[in-house]
Amino acid sequence: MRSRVQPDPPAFGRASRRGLADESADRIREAILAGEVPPGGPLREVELAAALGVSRGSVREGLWILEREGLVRSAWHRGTSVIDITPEDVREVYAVRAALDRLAAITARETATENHLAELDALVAAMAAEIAGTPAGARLVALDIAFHDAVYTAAANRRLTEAWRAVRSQVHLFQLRRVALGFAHYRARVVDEHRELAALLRSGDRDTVARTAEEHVNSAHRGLLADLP
Amino acid sequence: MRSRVQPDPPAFGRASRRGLADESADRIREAILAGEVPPGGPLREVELAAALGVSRGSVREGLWILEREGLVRSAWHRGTSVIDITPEDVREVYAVRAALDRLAAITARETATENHLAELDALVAAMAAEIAGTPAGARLVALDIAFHDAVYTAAANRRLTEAWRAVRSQVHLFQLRRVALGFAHYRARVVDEHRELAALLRSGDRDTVARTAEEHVNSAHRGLLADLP
DNA sequence: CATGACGCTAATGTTGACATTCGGACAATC
DNA sequence: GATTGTCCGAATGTCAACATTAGCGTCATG
Repeated sequence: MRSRVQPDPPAFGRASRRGLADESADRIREAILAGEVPPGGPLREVELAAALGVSRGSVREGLWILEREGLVRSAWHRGTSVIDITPEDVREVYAVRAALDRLAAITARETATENHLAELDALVAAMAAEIAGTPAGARLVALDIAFHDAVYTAAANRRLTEAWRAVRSQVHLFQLRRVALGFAHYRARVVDEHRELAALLRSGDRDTVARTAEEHVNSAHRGLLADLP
Repeated sequence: MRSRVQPDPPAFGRASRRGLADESADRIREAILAGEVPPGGPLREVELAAALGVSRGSVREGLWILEREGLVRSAWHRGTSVIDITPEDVREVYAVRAALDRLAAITARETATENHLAELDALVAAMAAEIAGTPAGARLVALDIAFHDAVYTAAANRRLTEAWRAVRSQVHLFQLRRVALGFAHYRARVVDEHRELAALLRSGDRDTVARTAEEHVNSAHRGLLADLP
């Protein structure tokens, strides 16, 4: 190995320079999750292009990314708009998520390294800290999502991660809505449920892990449906 | 209910006019599945635009569709290319597919109408007919995929169908490869396995349907891995 | 001979202009 | 009065030119 002058190696798998399309997608996603565009609201290409200071083509490509994430929907010559949150949509998303989480948990149980497991513990601790202080719903939801991101990362299946990405933002949006409607129920359960999951990934038998992962999603599902009109 | 004069209502959900991007995607996908572009082979935008007689922008958008299907992969300023078929890729795709098929089967068992079930029977019959004659691998695989399309349609979950679409073309490509390598094994099992699945969707208990659907995918997985280098 | 810098080329990334389509307002018709 | 036909504006779909980048051969250099 060659001696180093710099204190730390890059360690990043290529700085992954991104194009304007990715940047645009990030900014628009942010705006949607911040509630600046209501569910069902239109996303006009010219408006966005002007607001972001890029060309329509780049915005267009950014919207494709968001469509792949299921956050927006577009139709021929009728433009792009944010998805709404009907009970039917919620049912669909959580059904798929349950199946994916089940596979992710089963797989991660076998493939997770000690680093991965430590990461999960750290995230649970962060949730607990958030609740102990003056809890902000949005931050708590972000940690929740991050936890599941970590599980998918540990499972190390690119196609599975890709499938998760296709529902991830929708789950994020739904959970945000859930927190906005009734915070107490969510706050009371998050930490314990995730702690249990993390523990089972360390040392649980396959069936228990599978059932718990599914039940975790169903719990979130019920919690949201109960508060929704 | 109001009396009708017309024998049947239109029932068409809009003729769904498509743009050049979709057409381009279709033609390119066709070319890939026909083997005209080898796994790992490059897909140059200018070439394709010239060949299809459309602008680069449309081709670019078409390639995005194929990327969403997982059939091609692209990187910043490094272009788009067809995926290869490594054992690792096969493992990933079939693991995800097993999870999705499991959910689709469980759901379809409850939501399928008589029409859906009849469609499944018809497809099984078509497979049997194909084998009885002079069987062509490509046609048999197409029927196989169509069968599973029908199951997903019966499950009536747009997100689930979307997730299936993200692996569908890859499965198609893999099965095509499988048939090209060793036809006998596949031919011997297809009809029976699908007939069993169709029967269970009519009248099987939940657990049996789930396990059979998973096992069906695993069987295909093993069959391919055995023949692969 | 190995190594690193330099520059070229072929491809993609980005842009603004032009063509097409959708949905609604309004008027004509039965 | 409801339906059908026509027009209009606004938005998206499409295109071809320009800017940027990665890969690679070449060359000087230790």
